[in-house]
Amino acid sequence: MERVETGGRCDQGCPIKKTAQIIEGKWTTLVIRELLSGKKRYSQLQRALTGISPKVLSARLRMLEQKKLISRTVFATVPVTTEYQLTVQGLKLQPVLLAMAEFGAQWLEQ
Amino acid sequence: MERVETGGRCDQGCPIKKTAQIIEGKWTTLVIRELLSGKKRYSQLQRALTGISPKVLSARLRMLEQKKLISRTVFATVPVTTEYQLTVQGLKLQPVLLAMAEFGAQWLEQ
DNA sequence: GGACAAAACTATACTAAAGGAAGTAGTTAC
DNA sequence: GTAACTACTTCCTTTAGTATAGTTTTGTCC
Repeated sequence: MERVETGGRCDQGCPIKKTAQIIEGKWTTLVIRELLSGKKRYSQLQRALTGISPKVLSARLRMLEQKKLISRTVFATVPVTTEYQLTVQGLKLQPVLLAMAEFGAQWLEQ
Repeated sequence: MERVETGGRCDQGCPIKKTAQIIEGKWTTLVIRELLSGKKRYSQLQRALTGISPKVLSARLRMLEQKKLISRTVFATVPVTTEYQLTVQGLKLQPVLLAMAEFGAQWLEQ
């Protein structure tokens, strides 16, 4: 694995801090997890993430869209449907989620 | 890279969710980042993480200790000093932080 | 011996973020 | 007309985080 600086002084522009600022909010990583398996509609996300409030879901989707990590497409169906999808940038979060999955897996089996 | 299930139905005991629950609080990943480069005292952490409040720092340290990700050792120096150190379990978070560092690095250079 | 200092916190008051319940708008099936 | 579906918004309460002051326990300086 490539060597990356993780510790020490990096107050301005630490890459870990930058990533933390994106994923630190509640539900954020789970929204991304859902989108890693393909584009999803608002209601699909809401059903998959049992317990998320519509307020937090739209806040997360708007934040991720603003940061260009997901794209939002509205379809003129009836009723109107909206599709959310990871951008190329957003897909680059996959290794982070994979590392989290591996840690969580060995955590669950003690 | 090993294939790991990231999407789909995993409400009870999803490994990503488990990891997210640990690192989702503000400052948590940065505390771990500091400890990845070796054991640190309370005041060292406070100085390194400019802006963290003592309340949040001790809350994070207590939480991580309770989850057995860090250990706390008190020394009978004068004044008393306390050292925090990642456990073997805690060290296993390194790949997550490395992935975050890599994402953040390419994010910073656009 | 009294003032002051350092480390590691705790306590308190305040603000920002998240959760929960309910409501809105547009359209269509019954 | 009423219910249902999708994608939200609004309002209010609760929880999380910020800012800052205070506490405790030795010990040195004068």
